[in-house]
Amino acid sequence: MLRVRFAPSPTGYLHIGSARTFIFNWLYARHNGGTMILRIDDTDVERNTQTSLDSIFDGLEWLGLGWDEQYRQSDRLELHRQAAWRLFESGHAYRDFTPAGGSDDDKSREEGAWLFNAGMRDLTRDESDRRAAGGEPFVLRFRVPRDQTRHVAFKDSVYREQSKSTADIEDFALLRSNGMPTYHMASCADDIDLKISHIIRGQDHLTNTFKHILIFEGLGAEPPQFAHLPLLIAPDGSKLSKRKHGPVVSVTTYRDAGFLPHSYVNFLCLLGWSPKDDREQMSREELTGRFTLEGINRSNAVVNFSEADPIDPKALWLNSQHLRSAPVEELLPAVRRVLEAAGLPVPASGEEFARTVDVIRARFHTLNDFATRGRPYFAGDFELSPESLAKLNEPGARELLRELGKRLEQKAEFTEQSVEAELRALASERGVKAGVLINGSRAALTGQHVGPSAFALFTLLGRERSIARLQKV
RNA sequence: GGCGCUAUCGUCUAAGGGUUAGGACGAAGCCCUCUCAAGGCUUAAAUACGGGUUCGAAUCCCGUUAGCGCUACCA
Repeated sequence: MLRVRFAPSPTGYLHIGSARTFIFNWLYARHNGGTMILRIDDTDVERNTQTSLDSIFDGLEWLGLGWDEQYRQSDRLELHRQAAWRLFESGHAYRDFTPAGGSDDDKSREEGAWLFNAGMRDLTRDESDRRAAGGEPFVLRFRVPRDQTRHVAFKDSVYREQSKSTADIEDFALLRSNGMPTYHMASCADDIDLKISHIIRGQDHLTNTFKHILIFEGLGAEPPQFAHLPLLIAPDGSKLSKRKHGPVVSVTTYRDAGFLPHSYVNFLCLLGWSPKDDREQMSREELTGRFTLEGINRSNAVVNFSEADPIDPKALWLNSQHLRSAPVEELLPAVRRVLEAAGLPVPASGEEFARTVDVIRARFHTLNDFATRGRPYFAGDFELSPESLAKLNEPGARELLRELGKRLEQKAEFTEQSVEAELRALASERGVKAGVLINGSRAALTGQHVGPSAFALFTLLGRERSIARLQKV
């Protein structure tokens, strides 16, 4: 049974890199009919916050992919501690009584002194027990083999064969002096207990994996298959951080910018993974069907944002593609929410609403555009752009538009064809170019000089509103 | 410093010994057109550097450089 997990720690918002890791795990599970597990790695009590946990769930829920099982490490501390002490009993770990925050001067880096604190590793079991019984604080460390150097090796599904000498692996901590398990300990103990078969995570864990292999072996467990993902980085090559790069690193930014969840998922998938053909816009089913670990590449991917524009242009393009190709009905609830949030009235008729959305979405890039550029389609109060004002200020334009309004009032029919016929008739009758009336109409009806076909505008707004807006110029 | 990883247009990527090094975003231009989008066509734009191996290297090997990661009682 294939089982994967996404294990965020609640020390910040949901980072877009984490979101991508979640997505790749999800895709791998779904592609192979496996189980997706969400595990909250909250063993660092100092840094965990409820706010962070909430925002992670917010982000994951927005992505809309879901998961099958959910765990929280803080509920499983006993399991981690037991695993740690099993390592101690079997000689794979020892107590280190060195006071916290020890020396980190350059001298300690020489001659392998950084590998472990001298003396502590060789304490006899009796003395170790005696000092512990005396209440002396200690951290439990993994006893990395030193007698003879050997190579810890594994085959990463993305980075291929990996190997590292034990001479380059320090005696890492398993249990803190406050008794809390460290990330390495808790993570491995849980991966074993939860029967995780594949660990798909960021490349920043690639070198940690050697330590994890040691833990798995020490516990007599078969290590899972590993697949490390290239990292998402900033245009200057540095890693994405909230402090340095601001909101671009948080998935909620894209939600608030009016992205469709799926299009953002699609975008993230294209960073560090390729279906190997030229497909870019893909549905969830297509993504699931095509996703393989072989398609993941090894170099970090730049999220192409700038100070002027925090959104990657390709993400925006992809969003516009999904926006205009999705079935309209699927868009309606999201558009409704955006309009309501902006305090705009939402048309009662679902059909009329759907038609309006369908026509105007072709020019929009985000959901938020419906409330901004789309305002004239839903509300009567809207600004006239300078360009549209210029169209109205063409000689005779206002009078012609009012006349058009008058004539349309008399017309029995009110369709794109009938409006166009009337407009063109008026234009030739007065010897003006039809464009004056066409562009003037668009300006009068929407306050904009750009947008859908002017004739479509009339039917979208309806007879009443159209004529009223023509008369008002 | 030590160890590990990576290097194709500005960005995301394809090609994994033989291609005019392909596609997409973005940029520029043209077509279409009632405007703006969309769409179609076109253009500019890349194998980090130096050595090998080979008839032939973006592709394999070595070195250099650069970037990233780990080197915490963070994850």
